[in-house]
Amino acid sequence: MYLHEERLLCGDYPLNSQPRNYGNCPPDWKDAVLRGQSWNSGVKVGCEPELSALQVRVSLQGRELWEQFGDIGTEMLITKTGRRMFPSCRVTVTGLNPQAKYVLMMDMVSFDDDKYKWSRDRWEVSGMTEPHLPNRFFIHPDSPSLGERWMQYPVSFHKLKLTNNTLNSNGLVVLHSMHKYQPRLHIVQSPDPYNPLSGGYLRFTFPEAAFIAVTAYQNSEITKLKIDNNPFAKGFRDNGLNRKRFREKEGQSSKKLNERQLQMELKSSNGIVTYRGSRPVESDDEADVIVSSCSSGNSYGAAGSRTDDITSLPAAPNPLISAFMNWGAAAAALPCGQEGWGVLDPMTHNTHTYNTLTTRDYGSPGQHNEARHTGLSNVASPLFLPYPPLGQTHHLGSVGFRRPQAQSRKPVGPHPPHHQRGPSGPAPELSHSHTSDHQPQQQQPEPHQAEFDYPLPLPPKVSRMHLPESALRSLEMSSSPSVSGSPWSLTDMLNRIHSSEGSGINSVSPQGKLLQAQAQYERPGLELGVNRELWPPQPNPPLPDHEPEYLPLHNMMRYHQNSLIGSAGLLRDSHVDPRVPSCKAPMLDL
DNA sequence: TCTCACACCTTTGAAGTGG
DNA sequence: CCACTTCAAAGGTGTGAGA
Repeated sequence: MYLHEERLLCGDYPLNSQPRNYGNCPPDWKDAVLRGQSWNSGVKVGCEPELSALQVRVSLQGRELWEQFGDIGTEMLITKTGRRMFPSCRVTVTGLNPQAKYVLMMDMVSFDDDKYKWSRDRWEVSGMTEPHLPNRFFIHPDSPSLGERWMQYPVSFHKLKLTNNTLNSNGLVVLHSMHKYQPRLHIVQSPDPYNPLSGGYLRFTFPEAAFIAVTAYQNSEITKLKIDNNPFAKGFRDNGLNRKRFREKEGQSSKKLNERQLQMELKSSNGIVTYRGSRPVESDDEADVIVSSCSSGNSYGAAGSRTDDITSLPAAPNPLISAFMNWGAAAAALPCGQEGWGVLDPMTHNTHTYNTLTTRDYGSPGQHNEARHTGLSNVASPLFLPYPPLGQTHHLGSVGFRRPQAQSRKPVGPHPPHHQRGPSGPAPELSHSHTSDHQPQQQQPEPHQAEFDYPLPLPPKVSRMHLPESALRSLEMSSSPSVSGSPWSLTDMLNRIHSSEGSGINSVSPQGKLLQAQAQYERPGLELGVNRELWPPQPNPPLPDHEPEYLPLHNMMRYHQNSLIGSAGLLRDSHVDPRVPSCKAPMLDL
């Protein structure tokens, strides 16, 4: 799903440079595309699940920020207790049945079969991947909700946490360090006993959001980018000059410097020394002033005194400063100031906007032709352009990640201007499940973006008591599945969710009560044979679904179970997950 | 490569206040 | 009762030392 592919298919359709759309089409769209025909969802007949007939599209929000990270090589910190992603995944969804209930969840899938290592200034392949971990889903706390609700606001997965602790049971997504992953969104229609067409299943992967999981940041540019954009890391901006630790160090060194300077001055000026009162200046304040001027020369750069001419300065003890210095002339040539960033944080801005290709020009449900084209191209483009499989890009030994839609993007150099961004302009995330975790900050609108954006109302705040306690308990059940034990399948979750719907569940408690489950249907090409053709099976196959896949729920379950048979050899019933009646509950993060 | 304690920061919600 | 402000706790950050 790259832009050039879209162009091939779309002709001259103007493309929104903002979030990409991940259109979904019924299973027959690929045939139509291969025949060079226009796909027409209106001709669908038969008893296929409802979801298959919908032109569901998903757009990743904050694409510019993702691109900035992707250009450098996104890294996501994983910790034992779990670490949020930044940027987090936020998507807009269109094309759902407003009155049907859906569960949205996200997991991480391997980007390729390699393990990486950071070598000096680039990522290099370092052997084969470790055994794949069973998938863990992060179910959006608002699940299940009506399609209407999912489409009303961007859906944020900012609460998703990554961990390397395989024993965790707190609703975290487990990843291997030094492995590359990409987020994958699942849209599951809640089974409705009165609607035989319900229960479809779609999934969308976001290759541009691929990242390498790390336990400590390797690339200082990534660190810088995160600091500049993540409001929680605000304390590290200005090269950390406003941090106490730094100030203390600076204070000590400044005193020494001050003393030395005083001695120098005493020597050179025959005893003419600046005195405050009756003694030489030694107060911290005054020392700071002195050090600021000195530190500029020493590349410490006190706040407000940073100079662009840093290339000739000695190495700074702070790695960030070092990184800063290493930019050299390229960095110095970049525009300064917030205006120079170009931007406003897309994350922030998109929070209130609905800048999807779909809604503006191509995808509204009533605009079938254009929507069809766009959707078709979005989905089908990978079929035509033999871009290297996802896992191949790194074989070139490149540092960065492949850049989808590279043609459409304004060039972002290796040292994008955001490095010089000021302290303002973080990238808050929007939580629509309840009060925003990262409250959007008021920023001036981004001119070029405004052209594409449609304003969306701010999502309502959801009370903590939105989910009745009784409903929670019904979900919770007695025992929780252990990681080592039988994992929870999607079936389990859906059964549980479905059964709980009768209890009036509209959303899971915002207190981080997360349904969590594990599934192991990682085999590619379940429904889409074309995928198999394009990506032959691999030892540990990367996810083939760069485009959305439609999976009737029962098929998915069967597939899921089949995939388990090989390893566990326990599953026989193709319709009933034998683990369901075990009364194990999905993991709840209480 | 990984873990942990730390300082710094934002977010969140309760409590207080005034109209 | 509502809107607004204040305050403290919770929790998200990267850092840096040490294993």
